[in-house]
Amino acid sequence: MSEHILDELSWRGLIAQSTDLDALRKDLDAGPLTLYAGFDPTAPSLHAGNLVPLLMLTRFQRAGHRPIVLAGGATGMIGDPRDQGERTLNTLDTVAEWADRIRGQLERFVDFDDSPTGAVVANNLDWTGQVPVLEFLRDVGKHFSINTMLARETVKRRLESDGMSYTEFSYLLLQSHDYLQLNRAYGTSLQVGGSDQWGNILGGVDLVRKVDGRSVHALTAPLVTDAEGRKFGKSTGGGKLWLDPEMTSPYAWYQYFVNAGDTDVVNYLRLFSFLPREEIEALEQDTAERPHLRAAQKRLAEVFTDLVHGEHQTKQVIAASQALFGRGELGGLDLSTLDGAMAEAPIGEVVLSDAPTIVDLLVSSGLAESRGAARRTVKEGGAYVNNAKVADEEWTPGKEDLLHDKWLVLRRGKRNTAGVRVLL
RNA sequence: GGCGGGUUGCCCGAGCGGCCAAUGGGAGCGGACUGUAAAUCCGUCGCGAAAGCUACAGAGGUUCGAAUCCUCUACCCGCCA
Repeated sequence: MSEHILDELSWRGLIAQSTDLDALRKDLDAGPLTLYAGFDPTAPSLHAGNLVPLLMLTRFQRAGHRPIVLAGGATGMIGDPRDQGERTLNTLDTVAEWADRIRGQLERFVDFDDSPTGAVVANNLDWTGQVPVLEFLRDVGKHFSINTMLARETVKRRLESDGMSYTEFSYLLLQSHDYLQLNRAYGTSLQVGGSDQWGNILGGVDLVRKVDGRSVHALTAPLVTDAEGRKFGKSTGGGKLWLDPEMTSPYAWYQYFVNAGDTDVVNYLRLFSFLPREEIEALEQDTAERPHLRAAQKRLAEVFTDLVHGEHQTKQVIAASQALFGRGELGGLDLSTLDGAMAEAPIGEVVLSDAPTIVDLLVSSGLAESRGAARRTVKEGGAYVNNAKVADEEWTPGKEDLLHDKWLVLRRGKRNTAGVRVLL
């Protein structure tokens, strides 16, 4: 008999808050339990942070339970209150489109089959969209105490700063109502989510008990932060790490995790991978004893890229990373390896007879946002062509600089590389 | 509906007629150290080679000159109804 799912979640550090864990354990042991997590379409794609609760569903499914992935087509139209202030509403079309795209992403992380543990996909717009407002206010609203709602942390902070609309204030009711509906339709008796969802989840637990007299569970995972307590995904050059390969390339995804800090990498392995405890502990030891090898970072980047982008893509980006960051002379790379690496990296294109300068190259490859920024990079000593530093802003590549007569490998700083395809 | 306050660069936030492309902090970026790590230190941080251009919610206006004053519009907030 393998380890109990709750014990696994516990050593992975995936349990932040919960209702009665012993009661939950009993229910889990009694047979397949149905659980859900919801994902609001606040962007056209899920991001890395969303994967913690999503993978939690996967973990439960592997442990013999039935996951429901919920796309928040309805809740996404309202907006969960956040500290930064009132959200701007997106149009119905936008929300619908995003919900659709997110649903597609959600489906990839759970298995669908006819067994009792086969996953279910739902969209809360399906039951919320039709509810008459009077019915909602009487049947759902009546069970919520304004006093309690006002006491919630986010609400309190918002009331102290820029206030909150009734729309966002109502969010709790919608999410709670989801839990009630999913409990009735599927017997769902556990909702998981990030710890920022704790209040919303408890709202559902209370509602199910008040309305139907049933006792259901809640479980949250900690929000992912780095060792500094900063929100996860901040150090990506600004943006979030999106699952959509058009928004964050698999190469960039891999590079982000291969660069994870020593103090974060083991934690990320626990949260984002399915690696067994022994392997993670071995990697933890490696990090402590031989940090410069960065074995844990490499493993993390590999398995996490595999999980999100698939085995094929992962092989490509690993090969590309090795080629571009390897010790060896770039000139020693054979053409197909180089072509493969260039296919993964950001890429630019110039014509040799135009006599492009290093500044042109940096801009064309996207390594620099503007000519001014490119010039600055050169001035600061951060520009490299084929691993050789270029300090002269007027430097122009010659035919002899081309690798296999068509490529230049550009680098800005230590870890940003790109390719430039040179047309003669 | 009435009265008052607000909207500044990626974020926070100063500026309240010229010296403002706009103080400060954070983030970001480059360098040193190292391990494609962290911390630290140094530098940098609208676009442009420059002239100059674009920017302080949007549109007009006053002025030699506006982020700063006026008018209207949009959005946000507070109090009153």
